[in-house]
Amino acid sequence: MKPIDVFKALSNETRLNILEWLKEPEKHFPKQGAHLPKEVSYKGGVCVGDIQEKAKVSQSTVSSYLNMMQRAGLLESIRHGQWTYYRRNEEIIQELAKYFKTEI
Amino acid sequence: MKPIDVFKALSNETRLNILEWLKEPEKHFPKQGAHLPKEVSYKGGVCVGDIQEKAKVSQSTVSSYLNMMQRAGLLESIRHGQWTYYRRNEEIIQELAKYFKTEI
DNA sequence: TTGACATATCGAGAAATTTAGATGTACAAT
DNA sequence: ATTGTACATCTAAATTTCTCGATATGTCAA
Repeated sequence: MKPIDVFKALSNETRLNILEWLKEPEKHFPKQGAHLPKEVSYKGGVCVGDIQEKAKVSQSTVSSYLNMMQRAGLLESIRHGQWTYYRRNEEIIQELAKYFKTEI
Repeated sequence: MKPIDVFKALSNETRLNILEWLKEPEKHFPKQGAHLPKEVSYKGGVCVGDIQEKAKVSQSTVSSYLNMMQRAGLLESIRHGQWTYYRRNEEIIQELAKYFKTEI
C-alpha cells in the first residue's frame, strides 16, 4: 500500500464518490446484490454495472477506476459468475486513516 | 478546504516529502530561521530557498508546489523581508485527519 | 538609485492522466 | 454451438500535470 497511489486514486471526483457510495451500498445501490444467490454473500459488494450506472461514466472507465482503487488498496473484489463485486477494504482504509493521522 | 485539492497536493512524491520534512524542520533544515530576527518568530517556518535545496527541483517548481499546498490548506506562510517562510498548517491538517477517518 | 538577492509568475514542451469506443474474455442461457 | 451479458483490456485523442528557464516583483544594502 503506497500512500501516493492512494492519494492519486482519491484525486478524482468520481472515484471519491464511488468510495463514499460504497460506505452505504444499500442506500446508494437499491438493486444491490440482485444477482448474488444467498449462499454467496459478499457483504457490501456492488457489481460494476450498478456502479457505472450511478457514476455516469463509460464501462471501460469505471472498470479501470475500480481496478486502480483496488491496486491502491481501497477496494477488494470477488467474481461471481459474470459479475464482479467490489466493496471497500475497510481494514486497509482504517490503516490509511491511522497513517494519515500519524504520518501526514 | 476541498479534499480533492488536498489529495492532488499529496499525489506527488516531492510535495509529500516537503510536508513530512516540515514536521521536523530543525532536523531537516539545519540552517532553519537563519534570517529571522528573534522578535519575528515563526515557529517551524522554513524559507523557500532551503526547501528548494533539499527538494532538488527548480526554484519556480518549488515555489508553485508551496503555493499549491498552501491553497490546499496544508501550509501557511509569512513573508519577512525578502524571505517567505512556509510551515505546516497543523490546525487544518488535524481537521483533514478527522475528515479522512470519518468520511473516507 | 542601483545592484543583488529571494521569491513569484509566465510560457512552453514533456509526461501523465482522463476518458471513450472497440475489441477480447468468460460465463450463462438457449 | 450460438448468442447475449458482464466485465476487462487495448488504443488513442483530449486534457491536465509536471517541470523548467525566463522574466517580473519586491526588498535590502551600498
